[in-house]
Amino acid sequence: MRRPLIRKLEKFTRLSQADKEMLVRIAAQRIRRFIAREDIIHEGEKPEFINLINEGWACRYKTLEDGRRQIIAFFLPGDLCDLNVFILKEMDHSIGAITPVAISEISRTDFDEMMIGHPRITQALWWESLVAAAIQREWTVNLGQRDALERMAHLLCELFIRLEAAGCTSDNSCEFPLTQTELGETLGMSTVHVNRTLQELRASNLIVLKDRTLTIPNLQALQDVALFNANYLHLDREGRHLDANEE
Amino acid sequence: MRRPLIRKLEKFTRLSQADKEMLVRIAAQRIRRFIAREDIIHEGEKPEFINLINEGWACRYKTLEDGRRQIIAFFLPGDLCDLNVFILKEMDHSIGAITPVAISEISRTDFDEMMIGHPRITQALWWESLVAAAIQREWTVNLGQRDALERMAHLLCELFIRLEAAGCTSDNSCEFPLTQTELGETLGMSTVHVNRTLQELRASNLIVLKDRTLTIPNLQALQDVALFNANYLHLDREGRHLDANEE
DNA sequence: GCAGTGACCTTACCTATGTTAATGTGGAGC
DNA sequence: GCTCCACATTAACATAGGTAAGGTCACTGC
Repeated sequence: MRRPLIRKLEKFTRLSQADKEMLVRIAAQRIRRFIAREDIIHEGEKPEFINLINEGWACRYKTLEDGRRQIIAFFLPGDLCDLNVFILKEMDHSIGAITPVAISEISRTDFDEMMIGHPRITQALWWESLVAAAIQREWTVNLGQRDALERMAHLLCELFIRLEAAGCTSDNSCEFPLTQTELGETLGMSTVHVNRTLQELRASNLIVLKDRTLTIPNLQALQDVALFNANYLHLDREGRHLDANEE
Repeated sequence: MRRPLIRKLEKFTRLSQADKEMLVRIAAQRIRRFIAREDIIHEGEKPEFINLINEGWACRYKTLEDGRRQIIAFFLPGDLCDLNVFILKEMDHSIGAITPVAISEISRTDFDEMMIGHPRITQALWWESLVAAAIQREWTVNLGQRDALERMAHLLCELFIRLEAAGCTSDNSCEFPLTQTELGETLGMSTVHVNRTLQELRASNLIVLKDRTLTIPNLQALQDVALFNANYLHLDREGRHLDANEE
């Protein structure tokens, strides 16, 4: 069984056996499945749980009154949706499945229990949420400063590297379920232009994208056109604060 | 003395006298001042403190290799920069003063002490950071979906309402120190187009902006052109989770 | 076998916004 | 009063990216 959350958190810190068992236990409780396109939680609802994505892709999105939709974030296997959300009275956006999805709902009490008994997990989860915030910031830069080609290239680099951290790539390929419409809603461009942009990346041999599979023959080359700097993903373990033998 | 943080947190929950004293004490320690345009912390540095803005405006920004700059967030009086940052090894962006700024540096130990002894403050600070994340998401929507006019109008609405929450407005006016260049770097548009857009808002009597002072004669009208919905700022206290008499 | 659907792709045309560069304006220093 | 400088403004022109329309292909249901 794949355990993408554990795999990802270990990019930040080493977890003890007890830590891992705790995470496995949490992830095995309260599992819910959604079909592709189904809403996991909708704007206006009261958030009661932290959602952990076990399998599949989901997204955060927001819709303007006139129907324009913006995808705000992607949730990949091992991603958590908003530590502490239950503090808020209601959701200000929706979360929807892109592919079929399996999530674990983490209750407030389970979360608190984990925070108290497992300082290394606590630390790692804060790291996870700081990285999610950094990703959101990078998206702001992406939308504000990069042109269509750079923007697309940047998104592909980010998703590939995140999937790699969760153990969801093989060699230089990964599953890639997003439609061109969804890419457009993510990057703030029309589907026509998404298509043009993908063609351009293909023509430069920077990507192969076919049958829901993405291959990046030369990641460095793609990063170069994207002005991509992975520092915001904070994936290097050196310099972590809790030592591996502390527990 | 203005205490914008306390004022803002009370939008979320009622604080006890002891809570307020704690916050005043924290804000009085380790004060640093910066002149306009000075960097408070720079990308690549190791974050050691949580910064609290006492006076003035600051911003988060990021620069691409080729010099393009994106402002990612504004910090107004009472805003905190990243709870828990010290978990990260290095900053992935910079924070710079816009006006002259006075900040309080909050150390890890002071922060932990506050977390342990003051559950209502803890709760309120998590709320603060969830709101900051929601603002970042809304900026993603702004850059991705809204056109120049809507985008500008949206930013002005947001800043005005946030300043109001911190007690930094009088009637329907506030200080507004941003230059057109900074607005452009925020909204991903050229200064020329910023200028055109501001002219358009002025011509429609939606704003008066002169001598670093912004007046919004009819906030609802400005919100309407911006497709602005304040729900993401989570400013209404009803439905809070800790009761005022719990402590 | 065929209608219906969703994803992808393409072309032609149009517009919001960028670029460049010139000009205006008000305050700070001398 | 002059010079400098940062900022705002305007105009003329260029272009990235949007819109509208339609076509192909694969798959599903009947």
